Amino acid sequence: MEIAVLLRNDLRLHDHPALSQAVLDGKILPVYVLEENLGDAFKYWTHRNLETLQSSFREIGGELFVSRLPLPETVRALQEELAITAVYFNQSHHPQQRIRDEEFALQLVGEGLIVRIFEGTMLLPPSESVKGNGEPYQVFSPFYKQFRTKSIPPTVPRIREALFVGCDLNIKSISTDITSLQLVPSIPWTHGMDEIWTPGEDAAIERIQTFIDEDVAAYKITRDFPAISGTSRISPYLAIGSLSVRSVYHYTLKTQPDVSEAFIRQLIWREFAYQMLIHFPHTVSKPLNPKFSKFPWLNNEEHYEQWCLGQTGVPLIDAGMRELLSTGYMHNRVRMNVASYLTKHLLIDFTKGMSWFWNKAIDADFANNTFGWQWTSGSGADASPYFRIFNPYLQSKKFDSEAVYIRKWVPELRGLSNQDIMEPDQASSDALEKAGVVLGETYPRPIVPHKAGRARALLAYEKIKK
DNA sequence: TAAACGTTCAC
DNA sequence: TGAACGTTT
Repeated sequence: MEIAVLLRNDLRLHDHPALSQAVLDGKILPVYVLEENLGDAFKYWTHRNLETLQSSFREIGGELFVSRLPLPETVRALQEELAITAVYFNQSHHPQQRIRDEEFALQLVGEGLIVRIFEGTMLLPPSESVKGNGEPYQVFSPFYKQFRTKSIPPTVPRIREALFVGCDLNIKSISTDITSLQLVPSIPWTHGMDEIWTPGEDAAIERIQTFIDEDVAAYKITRDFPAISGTSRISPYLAIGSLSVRSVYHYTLKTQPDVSEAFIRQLIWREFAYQMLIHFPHTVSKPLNPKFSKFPWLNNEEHYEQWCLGQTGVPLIDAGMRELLSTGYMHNRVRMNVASYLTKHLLIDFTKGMSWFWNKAIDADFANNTFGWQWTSGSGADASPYFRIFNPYLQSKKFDSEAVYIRKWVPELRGLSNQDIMEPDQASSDALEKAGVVLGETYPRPIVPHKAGRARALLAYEKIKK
């Protein structure tokens, strides 16, 4: 049997259910299919991960086939040119892709092709995580509790050898090379990403093993401090699928069963985000809580731009936004703060934040991004109540008490004391002068003072409360 | 995965 | 005066 294995955000040879079954069933043709509307940073990350995946296939005597066509056209062309008789792939949970895939699969089956769909993204297929009455969970704690009682399917072995369908035939009409997909931005802004992130599954596995072996026990405490590398930093690998979440789960519980629950809990938050997207696909653009459709957003364009570029005049917020822009990543503690600041202090629609992160985050994941923004804005499932408004100055004091994170990303304030650097507009003119800071010139004044911003946000919330 | 604000109580 | 705690937003 000649099997096309369609690859998307699952660029790995380890624990790849579709590939692994295909290798047992016949000759394989691994095919990368570019989907539409990927974010800019994620495109670049995809490019780099495709390169490492290509070398992995070459090491075992094969070749990654890169298609220039959309998924249905790709399969059609492979059918005609290479007499493919089967198509295997890991299911996409992107609402539109999933519907298209299911319809197309039915068509192909109707024509006599063998189509097999696997779960390669989630710990459990989403159908298994529903309440007793069949309804989806919308509160995390009970979801987590029942999830933890389930056994997660074991991983499948890494592909080490396979029979490949010869693809050097007359199929230039379909195939292209990685570079021609044009995933690398023409104006380069990716230098900071290159410095921080190593693509590929070997790097991904090394990262998670180091974290689990050395850091997971302290995670519960250290994860809150953005200047410490206390988090796993595996999100970019999970997003492109160069790391399998089941591998992470099993490795963690096998090697550190007694000290890893806080981390496991985060993997289950991811699972929760996916099942919310699956059951409530409208949340990609509309608030989950319908009350929020009447929310009086201000949507000031200039303020939005200041937020995007890290020029709000609030050091912690600016540090985070600059970290994102430079590295494609932002520490989770700071993500919560910048999201709170955008939606509450600035009263800017959470979908604007969603789209900035979609384009700038190297770990852009459709489910996580959607869920996270719904949650922080107060609209989402099990959301923090709207009145949970972060005080960015208090957050700096609690979680970056030595201002190490702020100094790293807001260098123009480095000369200020730990106290002044967190809130430079409250520093004495003497202190500012000594540090070479001129408010409004070398560093902006805050767009909105904290107290006034908080009061304004609460007032806006009153309007949709009924 | 919050913060503000009021009250109480110990100095 | 200021922790400490409970309640409100």
